Amino acid sequence: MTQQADLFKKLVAHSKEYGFIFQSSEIYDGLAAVYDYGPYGVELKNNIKDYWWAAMVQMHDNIVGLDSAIFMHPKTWKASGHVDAFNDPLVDNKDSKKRFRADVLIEEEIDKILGKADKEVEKAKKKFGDSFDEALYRTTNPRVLEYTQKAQVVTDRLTAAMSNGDMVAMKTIIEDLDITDPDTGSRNWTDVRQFNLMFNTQLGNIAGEEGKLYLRPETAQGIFVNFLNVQKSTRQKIPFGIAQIGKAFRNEIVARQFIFRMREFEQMEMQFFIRPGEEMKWYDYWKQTRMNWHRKIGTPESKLRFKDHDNLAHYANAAVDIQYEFPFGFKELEGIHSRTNFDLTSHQDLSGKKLQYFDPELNENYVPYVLETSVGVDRMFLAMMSESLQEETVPDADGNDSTRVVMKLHPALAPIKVAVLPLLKNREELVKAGTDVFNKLKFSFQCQYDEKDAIGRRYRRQDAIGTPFCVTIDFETLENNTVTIRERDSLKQERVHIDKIEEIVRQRVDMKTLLL
RNA sequence: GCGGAAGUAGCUCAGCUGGUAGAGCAUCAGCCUUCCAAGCUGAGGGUCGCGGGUUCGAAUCUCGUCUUCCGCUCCA
Repeated sequence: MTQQADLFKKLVAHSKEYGFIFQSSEIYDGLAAVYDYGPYGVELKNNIKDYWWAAMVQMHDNIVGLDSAIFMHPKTWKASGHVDAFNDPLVDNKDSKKRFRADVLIEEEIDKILGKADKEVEKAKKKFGDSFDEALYRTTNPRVLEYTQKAQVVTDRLTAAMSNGDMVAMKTIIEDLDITDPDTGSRNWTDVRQFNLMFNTQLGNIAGEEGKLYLRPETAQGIFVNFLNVQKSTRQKIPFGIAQIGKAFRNEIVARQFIFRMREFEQMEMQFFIRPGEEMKWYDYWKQTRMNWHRKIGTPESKLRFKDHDNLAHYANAAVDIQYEFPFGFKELEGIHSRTNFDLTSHQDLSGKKLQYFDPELNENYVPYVLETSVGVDRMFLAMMSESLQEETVPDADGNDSTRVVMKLHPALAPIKVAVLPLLKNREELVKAGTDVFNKLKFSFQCQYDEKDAIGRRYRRQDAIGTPFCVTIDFETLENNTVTIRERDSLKQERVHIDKIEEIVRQRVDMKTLLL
């Protein structure tokens, strides 16, 4: 565990030092759980997105792309259930340090009170035997009435407090009822606080509820509301999918573990529209397809696993996570959810617009079922970083052991594909030849030219950012137009003609190798 | 949000009981150098996270705050 923690620390430090990830607004002490991607980070991130897009959209003739806006009509989030379900009143017990949902605590207390009433009824039932009239007893017995009335009063207060969002009233209820921590019996509560996981902002200058807008907490809804637009404009037939990559925002209570849980994050989502009743077939299909995608990029099988959801979300009838073993344990990388027709039906009901598909084969209209795959881009990025960052012992110039830090990223994901390095910088001919090679290669790949420091140091610098190939220009280049091309992982060098470089590099960095 | 730990140069860290900041690596310039973190010379870079307090004097003591990590908690 310490070794793992150590690895994670190194990863965070490496990310900053080599320009992959910076903390947001660092000069102002940073902004919690918000991060920026540096020059190499953005390249790696773009490559991850390209790989996903190619695998999903380019390789499936029945999946098309979409880029919907972050702002959506507020009713969208009412329909999706986010307005209600993303809103929790929470309270902490200061002694036990445990956190509870205030409304749940109060509801449990109401159940307790009603339980007392039931007990009275049970006692009376035993006493009076067959002649017992339960309904009459419940409406007349003073003690039972006292309990039921008390429960009713509390229920009304709770309902009022919840619908008004009155957190002070919630606290008062907890105090009035002498609610204690279920485990420790402590009554030492903090104030009740409302946690809305959606960020909101204002549209134009309109204040209040009228102009209230949310930053989307997921990209999926942009796909659902455009379902018919896309289907009609591209003449799709079910089954078909809509893919989207975009930012989403959640005001997480605890956002931690570097870029694993951020308040602003990016998702790669695909909603696959299918016939009702076929969801389990597609659920299995996408489980396997998505798992293969992760394996293809070089993530070892031992570090990937499926994890079924114990509690299903309100919209799902089956859900599984693909987890990756991060330095801090197995955590979710991607979710695959059978979302039923919950979202489309809900939007149809609230908007009054039909969101149905006419299936010519069945000769009937229906609201399609939806199978969702959703990858966190940032989590994928973190997984790739954790997987590829390694320390190795290699011989130095004198044959002694030296440590090299190398990022063994899949060549298709590497930020820089080729580095062009003239052996010496004080020989004009070498510099000239190097510049020529660089200027040629830059049309095909993300390249870097470097002439500073000894050649060994430059190799290590490229290793640290995961560059798969280093092309070195030496004196032989000047004679016969050949260069050495050094491979990152094996450290092997091969002498090839200048005209061959592009082909050799392309073979390894092309996405095509991942899509087959 | 609670508890624990930490925050000093780009990175890793030193700075003893208060006396106004240092190392290694990195960066930049020049010289040298014919393949895996070489050498020489020189240079730049720090309001010691931020803000109060104590003190003649605070990186050091104290309070608050922000950020990060770990544990709880939460998690669509």
